[in-house]
Amino acid sequence: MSDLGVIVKKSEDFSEWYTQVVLKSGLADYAPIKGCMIFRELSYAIWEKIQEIFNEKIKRTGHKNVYFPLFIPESFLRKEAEHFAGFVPEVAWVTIGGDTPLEERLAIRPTSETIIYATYAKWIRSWRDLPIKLNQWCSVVRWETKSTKLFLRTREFLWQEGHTAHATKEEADKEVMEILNEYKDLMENYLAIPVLVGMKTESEKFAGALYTTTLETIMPDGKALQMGTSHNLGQNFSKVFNIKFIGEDEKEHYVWQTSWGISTRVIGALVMVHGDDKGLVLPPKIAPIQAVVIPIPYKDADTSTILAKAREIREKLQKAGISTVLDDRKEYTPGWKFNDWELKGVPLRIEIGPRDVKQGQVTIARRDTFEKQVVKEEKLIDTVQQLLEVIQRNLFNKAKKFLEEMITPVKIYDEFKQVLKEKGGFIKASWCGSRECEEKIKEETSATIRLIPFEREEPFSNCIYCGKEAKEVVYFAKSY
RNA sequence: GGGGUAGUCGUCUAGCUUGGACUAGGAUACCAGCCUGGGGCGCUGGCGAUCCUGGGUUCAAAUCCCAGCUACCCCA
Repeated sequence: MSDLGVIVKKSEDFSEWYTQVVLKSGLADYAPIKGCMIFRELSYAIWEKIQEIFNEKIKRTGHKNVYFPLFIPESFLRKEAEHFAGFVPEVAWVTIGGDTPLEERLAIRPTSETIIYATYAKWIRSWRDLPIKLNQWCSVVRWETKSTKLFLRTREFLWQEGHTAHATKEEADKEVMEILNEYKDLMENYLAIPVLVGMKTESEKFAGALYTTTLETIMPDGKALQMGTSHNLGQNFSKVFNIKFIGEDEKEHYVWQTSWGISTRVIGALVMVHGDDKGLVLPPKIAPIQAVVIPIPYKDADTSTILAKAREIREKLQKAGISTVLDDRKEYTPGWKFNDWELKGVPLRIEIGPRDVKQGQVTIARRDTFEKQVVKEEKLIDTVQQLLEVIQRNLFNKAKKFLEEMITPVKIYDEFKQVLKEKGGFIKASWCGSRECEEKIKEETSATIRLIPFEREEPFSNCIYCGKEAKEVVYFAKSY
């Protein structure tokens, strides 16, 4: 037995399983620089899919793509004090160019609020210039010291960051929610990853924001993962960058701003949530390849007929809008190919052997359940389309069920600690709203408040930590 | 932040404890030929290693020591 495939079980050594799946499926590789990774063809193709889907969404809602510089002058980064304090521990600096030390060092962007907003100040004069709704796809650098986890914790990663400016707080509020909903749709209906949505607490919000909204989900090892955030920045940045406009009332106002982002981290979530002992399992809507056709030639059979049929089937599927490849490599046996494509997570496999050709049929195997079925050729397209939908739904439902199982309501702190230790996942608990209790819980258990759900629930006990009257129900978890 | 483990053909690894017989062994991958083909087929031959990097100890270093790089694990 070779070690081409994943050789540990997801249920036995999750961390090792994850690394093997990522490396062996060809998603990514380590780069020769600490904390950096290489996005290989497969993960980049998935990222391009995400870009395609999200671009369509934001363009439909009036946003445009742009590109701002990688470098941010230190003075810009310092302008908003809270923002600077939040990011400075992880900023990489450029201090020398060629042989000449720089007069002012340049940050390699950890996020682009400051450089973009310095520019917005220049562009915005009147209410007629608003709103500005821009987005950029780029990489950012955060100088992590913790150990590398491909897609989840790397010093450089890819993301999109949206930056908008509005005349009123209400408009900015609306923008924040609009984007959050687009994110939710992307996560649930494309990546098949169910999410909880809500607000971050004061201590967990984005550095410099008025408030932060978030999408959170749970990984199979019981840790929470943030899938995206959308912030209302209020006038915190517009005041320090002096972004003012003359309103219809002929008076000067500071703009209200939002920023929001999702990163290549979601690819890590995709691997963890749907993958199995055979490797990746990609939801059809995000899979760069949705179906693979594998011819099964026999010595005594008419190989050329089988191959011709395989080619024909591939053509047909491709024409019907199903991304399909034909694996006609001669050097590998069908069995080898089965394993290879399963490792890479392709949702459907279509086998065409002598039996099939003779009877005008194909054999279809599902990646998610391994079920095989025989289908008459004339029903091929319908069946494939149907199966892709079924797989998409099945993956989502499975993940949804798991997420629901991983939410445990708790009333007593001892129980809180016990659940966290033995089961993990989200712990739903009542909280008094004080920073002290939040902080203490973090110190004692390393769990943080992941979100305050939008769907408000009445507290069902006193504060889980201090025992005083609770203000709201929140979700705690250990997180990536 | 603290502690630990590891790095040898593309990949996985043997050798390291006790330095010498190592011209660094095997498997797999790769290349050629044959044989096969509905779950990682088989046979024959071939190619393939700065033993992570740098320094030190020694007559002699993959092996011992130090530093660095990279990855992983545990604790905070």
